[in-house]
Amino acid sequence: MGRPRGQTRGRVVAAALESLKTRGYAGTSTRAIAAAGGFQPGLIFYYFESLDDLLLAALEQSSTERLERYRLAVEGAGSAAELLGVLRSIYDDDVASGHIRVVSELVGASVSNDELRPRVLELMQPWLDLAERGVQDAVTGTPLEPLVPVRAAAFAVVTFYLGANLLTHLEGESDEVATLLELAARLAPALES
Amino acid sequence: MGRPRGQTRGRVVAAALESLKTRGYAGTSTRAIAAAGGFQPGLIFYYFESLDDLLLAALEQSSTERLERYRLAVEGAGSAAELLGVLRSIYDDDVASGHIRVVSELVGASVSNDELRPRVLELMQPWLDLAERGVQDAVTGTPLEPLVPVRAAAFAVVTFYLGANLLTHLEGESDEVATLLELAARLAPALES
Amino acid sequence: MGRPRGQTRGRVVAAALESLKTRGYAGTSTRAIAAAGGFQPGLIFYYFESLDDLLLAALEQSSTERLERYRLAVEGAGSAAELLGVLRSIYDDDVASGHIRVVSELVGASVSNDELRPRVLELMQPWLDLAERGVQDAVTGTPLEPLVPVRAAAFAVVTFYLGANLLTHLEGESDEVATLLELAARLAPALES
Amino acid sequence: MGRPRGQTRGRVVAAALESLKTRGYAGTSTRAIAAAGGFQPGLIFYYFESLDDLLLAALEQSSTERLERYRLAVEGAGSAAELLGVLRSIYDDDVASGHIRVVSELVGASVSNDELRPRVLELMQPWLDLAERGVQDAVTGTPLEPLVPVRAAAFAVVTFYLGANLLTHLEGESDEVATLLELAARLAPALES
DNA sequence: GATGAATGAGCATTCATTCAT
DNA sequence: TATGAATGAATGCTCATTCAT
Repeated sequence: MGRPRGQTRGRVVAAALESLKTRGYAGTSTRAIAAAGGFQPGLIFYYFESLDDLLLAALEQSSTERLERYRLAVEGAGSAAELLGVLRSIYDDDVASGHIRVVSELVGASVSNDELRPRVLELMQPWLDLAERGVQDAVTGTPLEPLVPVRAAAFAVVTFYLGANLLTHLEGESDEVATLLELAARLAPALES
Repeated sequence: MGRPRGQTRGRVVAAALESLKTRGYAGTSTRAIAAAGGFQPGLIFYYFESLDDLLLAALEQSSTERLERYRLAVEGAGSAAELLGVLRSIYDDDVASGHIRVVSELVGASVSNDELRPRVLELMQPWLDLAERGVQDAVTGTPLEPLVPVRAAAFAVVTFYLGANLLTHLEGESDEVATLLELAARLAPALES
Repeated sequence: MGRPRGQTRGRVVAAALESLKTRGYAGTSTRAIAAAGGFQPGLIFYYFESLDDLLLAALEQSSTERLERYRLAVEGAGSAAELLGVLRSIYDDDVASGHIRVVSELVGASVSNDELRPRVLELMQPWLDLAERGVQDAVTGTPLEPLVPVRAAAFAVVTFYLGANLLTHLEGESDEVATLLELAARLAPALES
Repeated sequence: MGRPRGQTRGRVVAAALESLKTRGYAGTSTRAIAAAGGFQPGLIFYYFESLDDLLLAALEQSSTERLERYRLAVEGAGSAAELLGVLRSIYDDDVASGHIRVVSELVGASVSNDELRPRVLELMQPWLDLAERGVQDAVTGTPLEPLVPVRAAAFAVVTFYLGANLLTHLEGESDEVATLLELAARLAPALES
């Protein structure tokens, strides 16, 4: 009782993330989170209005951290090929850390949850924006520039990313994402000319 | 009540599909299905071992019907551009009929359900095979043939398809899928040369 | 399992009445009712949409039975004095059987419950109607007839009845209601002349 | 925070009254009171041993203020008719100010609460005493004097008052109380002779 | 083949209350 | 004096599933 402000709230979010990673959305009940964090279920409602609110806060935290890393990569990349290479290493990190699972779980759950859906979508918006910038940068000054509809291509990138999350998850271990990113890196120079 | 054999089982599957389309996975309880079909919840367990079993049977039925149409399209297509055109019209049909929603809901749910996941994946396998054949056909005899890893590309196609389902659902109405298929159709001839 | 139709529903209502009588409204939780009736709490929701629905069904049953007895008394009474005498003996019965407590509990609870209030009121309506008839009968043909606003007097009767329920309950044992009914019986002939 | 002694306690009581008036007994949780008063729920337990204690203190305050007004009216009234007229105007005030609701809510709640009941009753005692005095004054020196059992009649008055609170609340807007007080005022002179 | 009664475990949420600070 | 973190028990309700009929 009486811990410093904000610290416990963080513990609750961390426990929610932990539970999402290890038990998935369906297994992440208030009791599961409480057990993961070593507190009472009621504490969740001291800091959040509902379980969904907590889960979205967890997704947002996870998303914000990762977005920053991706943004730096996009901005620092000199060429499309280089960009693709950096993307792949970050993606590997995210799979390893479990962040990918959090996104997958909540995107998956949002499909059939009318309250979750718009709020998950909102958290996906910055990713669409970032993808748009990345596509724009990769295309500007190349012969592809007039051909590519930038927003739609950004949509394709995120779409592929989400789909890959799902399928990777479904297939367990698989190298297809890696293979494809490598293929894209190999094709990139050709397309630019 | 003396109905012909197998007919009632069909009614149960149809009710499950109906419920998946109108209420989503989360809303598809045994009671919801029973209400949709006008029978008692207990009936489900006369024909299926569990609710998941019924839902997978529904997905399989929906999937099998649609797979057939896609297969005919893939086999009948003379060129990549033509193929993409046909794909788009089928995709539109599937969205309209609600079949897409059934896939989305169950793929989404499978993400956080350890029993569902491998069984949904299994039902996705024929789609990967079909996509592989389509990619192979489109690529054979073109300069791309030595460059494209066919299985990985098929993975990309299905990945994109699932991701599009998710995002389309998340965004409500959107034309990005159409825009992208059109773009692909436009780029296809260029890539082939 | 599989008891005859309607019998178990009756058991559930009886358990709710039992609980209202012995534990009051505040103590009548789904678990308390289930314990009283020897079944699982979930059973309540097989027969009723909500706990309130069950409680109102219990009140209605209790109310309907008693209303019939009061109606017969009102219709059979030859004079105001006789009517008051009969009323008192029924009232005593109702106190003894616990029916009074059920009414008191739910009227009391309805005061601060926006969903309960209109539905309890609705169940009180037949009592107002009966009281109106009783007052009308008692007054017709006497010099009081032009003076007494019948509906308002009926309101007074029910009002007094409910108030007496509350106060009797508050005071534990008390003879004031009896005293007052006797007084009224004594005054009645005088007023009529 | 260095406020004058007793002032904060008053704020807590005022917040409890406010909540009882606007949200009723069922809606008056510690959090609701705290929100109404702009303080933390824990503060309640600094000044009161339990929530019930606070609520009873609120009722007592409300009751004491009003009792004084009624007492002056009873003592100043020259005749039964005059008394009834004054009563009605005070009653209207009390309805308008919300004091009536506080009484109704707590009397209603006390019905099913074994700890509340005797304490609410205790707070009703001065009202029975006052009613007794009023009845005595009204009857002394009239032919009714030997007929009326004063204590029982006082009981009837309070009983009617509480019942009217309940029913008025149940019915929403209604003029029956007014109608009845007017009727009583009209009948009073006749009875006295 | 099909019904419908019943179970038992689970759920998110709310509550009065405590207590270190 | 007052805060705000935290508890632990209780609440109404939903669920997939079973099974006698």
